[in-house]
Amino acid sequence: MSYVTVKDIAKVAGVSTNTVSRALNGKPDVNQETKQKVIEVAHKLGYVSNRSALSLKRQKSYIVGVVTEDNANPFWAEVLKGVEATAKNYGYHIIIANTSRNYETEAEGIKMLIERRVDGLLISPVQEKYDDILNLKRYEIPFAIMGRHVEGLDVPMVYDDGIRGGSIATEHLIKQGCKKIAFIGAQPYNTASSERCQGYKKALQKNGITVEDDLIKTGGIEIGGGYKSVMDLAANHTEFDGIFVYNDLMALGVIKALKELKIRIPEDVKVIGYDDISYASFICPSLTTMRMKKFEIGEIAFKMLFDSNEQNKDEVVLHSDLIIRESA
Amino acid sequence: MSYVTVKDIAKVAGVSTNTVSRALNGKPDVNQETKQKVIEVAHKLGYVSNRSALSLKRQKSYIVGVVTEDNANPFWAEVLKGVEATAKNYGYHIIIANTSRNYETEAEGIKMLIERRVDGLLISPVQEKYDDILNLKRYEIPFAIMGRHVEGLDVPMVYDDGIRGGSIATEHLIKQGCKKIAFIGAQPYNTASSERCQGYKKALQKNGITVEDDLIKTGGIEIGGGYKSVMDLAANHTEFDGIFVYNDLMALGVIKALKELKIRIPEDVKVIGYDDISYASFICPSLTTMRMKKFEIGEIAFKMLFDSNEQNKDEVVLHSDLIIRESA
DNA sequence: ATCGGTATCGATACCGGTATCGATTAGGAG
DNA sequence: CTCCTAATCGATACCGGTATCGATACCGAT
Repeated sequence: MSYVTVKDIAKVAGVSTNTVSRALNGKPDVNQETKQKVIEVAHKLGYVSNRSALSLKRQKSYIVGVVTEDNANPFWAEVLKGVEATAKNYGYHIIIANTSRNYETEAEGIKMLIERRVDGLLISPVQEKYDDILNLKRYEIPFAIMGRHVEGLDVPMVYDDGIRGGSIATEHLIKQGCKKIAFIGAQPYNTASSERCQGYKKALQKNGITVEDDLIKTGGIEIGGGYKSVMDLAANHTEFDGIFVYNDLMALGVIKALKELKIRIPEDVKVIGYDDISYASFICPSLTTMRMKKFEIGEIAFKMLFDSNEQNKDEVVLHSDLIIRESA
Repeated sequence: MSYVTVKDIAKVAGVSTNTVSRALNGKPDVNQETKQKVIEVAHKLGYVSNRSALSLKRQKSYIVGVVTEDNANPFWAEVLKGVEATAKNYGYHIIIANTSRNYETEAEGIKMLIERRVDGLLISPVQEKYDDILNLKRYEIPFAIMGRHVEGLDVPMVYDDGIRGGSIATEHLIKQGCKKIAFIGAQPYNTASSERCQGYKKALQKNGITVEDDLIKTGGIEIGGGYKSVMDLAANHTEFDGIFVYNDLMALGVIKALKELKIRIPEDVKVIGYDDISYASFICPSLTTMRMKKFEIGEIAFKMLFDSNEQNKDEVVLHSDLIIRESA
C-alpha cells in the first residue's frame, strides 16, 4: 500500500483537500462534525503527513543539523544529548553529521544539511580551515559554534574556558607535588587544546616552574594519540612526574602507555584529564579530571539558535570543575 | 540572502528551468556550452539543491531511519557506525531516533521517520510491545530489526546468537572454577537478555550444576541496573563466586557494587560481560567479555534493506567471541 | 523542395501539502 | 423583505525541483 494523501482523505470524506488540511491541523473555519469525520477517515486510511511537502510549502524543516567530530565519542555523545533533549522541547529533530576530524567531511556534511534545508546548524568545527563555515553567512540560516572558541570569526559560540580549566588542572598537579609536568594535547589548530595549554603554562609560571618545550606534546586525538605521546616522551628519555592531558579519551591512552612502561599512577606520575566522560570513574586508576558542562553546551547552543533569551548573546563561556579521583 | 532556485539560475543563464536541471544533473540533451554556462551561473549564485523538493518529486528521500535505545550507549554507537559507514557508501544519510527504552518514544520516533518518508528503517525494538513495528507493514517501506531476535514477527533480522554466547561465557566461568554463578540480566521481555540467560542455564545443566532462581536477577539496564542487582544479591545473603552480566555497561555497575562490598575480583568473584565495548579493557579490573560484531550488525542490517545480495535473507545470525581479561 | 532523423531546449504537469481568496449559506437585524 | 455578518468550505496558486512531451532548428538524403 502506498502512502495516503490529503487528496485520498478528501475523496473519501467528501470534502476538499483544503478542509482536510484545516481539520487535521486544528485550524478554524471547520465545522465540528466535518472535522471529526475527516479525522476519522484519516485515521482509518492510516494517513501520515509528508514532511517534505510541508518543508517545501512552509519553507521550514523543523530540523537542526549538528556537526561534530564523532557522535560515538563519549564527550560529544553527552553534548548531543543536550542538543537533542532541548530540540525535542522546541519541536525540532536533529540530523547528525560526523566530521571524523576531517575538513572535507565537515564541508560535505554542512552541504548535505543545507540541502536538507535545516532551520539551524550547530557546529563543532574541525578547525583546519573555516571556509565552509564562513560561507554559511551567505544564507539566512542561523548557526552557532559548540565547544570551541574561535577568535575573529564573528559567529555565536558556546564553549568552556580552557585557560581557566587548564590552569586549575595544572595547579592541582603542582599542589600534589609535581615538578615536571607534561602537557599532552591535540592538533595545534585545535583551540580547545591550545587554550588548555595556555592555562597550563600560566599555572607553571605563576608557581615559578619554567615551561619546557620537551614536555609539551601535540598530535593525534583519541586513545591512540595519548598513547603515542607518552611513548614519544619515554623514547626521548624526557623525565616527568605529572601529565595534564587534553581530554579523558587521550588520558586512557596515556594510562595504557604508562602501565606498559611499568610507571605507577599516581606514585610515579600523576595524571589529570579533562571532560569527565562517564567512564572516567571506572578506569584504573580512576581518573582525576575537569568536569565540563557537556549537556549544557548542547542545550545552550540550541537555544542560541531560536530562543529569544539566548539568541542575541554571541558568546557563552562555561566553567568546568575539578573532580579529584585516584590518578592525581 | 535567500536560497537560489533553478528559476533564478534559468533567468540569469537565459535558459529554461528544465535545461538548468539537465545541466546540473549531467543528463543528456544539453549542449556542452550551455551546460558549462549553467554550472557557472549556479556556482556563482551559490546554488544548493533542495532535498525536500527532490524527495517530493522523486518519491525517495535517500534517508534511512535508525531507531535505537540510545546512540550514546557505547554498544549502539558502534552499531551506528556500521550503519552510517554503509549508508554513506550507498548514498544515504541517516536520521537517528532514540527510544530511551520506552515504547511510546519508540512509536513517536517511528512516526516521525515515516513523516520524513525515509526509504528504510532499522529498528532495535524496545520489545515491550510490537504494535508500532507491525503497523509498518501497512506501508511499502523496507525495514529490519537489529540486534534482537524476535520469534513470530516475520520481519528480517540480524542478531547475535545469545544462547551460544551465553553458554560460552558461562562455561568460561565454570572452567575458572566457579560453582555458584549468578546471571544479571535486563528486563524479562528483552530477548537478547533472555537468550543469554538460556545459554547460561544450558551451560550449567551441561556441567551438572543446578539452576537456582535466587541467582538470576533481571531488572533495569545500564550501569545502575547492574549495581542494584548485586546489592540485591548481597542483601539476600545469596552466595556466589561468579557473575555473568547481560552486557558490559551493566558489568560496570556490577564491578562498582562488588568493590563497595569489598569483594575482590577475580579472587572472590569472577565477572564476565557481553558486547566488548571499547572501555572494557580500560576498566579496573579489565573486563572479560564476549566480543559482539557490532559494526557488522549495523552494516548487514543496512544491506538487508537495499543490497540485492542480502535483501532476501530474513535472518542473519552472528557469533561473538570470548575475550579473556582480568575479571575472569 | 521535401522528408526524416537528431540534437537541443521549453512549456507544463506533477509530487503533497498549505495559504489566499472568493463563494455559498444561514441567521439575525433593520 | 433586504442587507449584513459570520461560519463554512472549495478552487486555485504556490513551494522547488524533475519528467514528459512537444517544439524547433539544422543536417543530409532523396
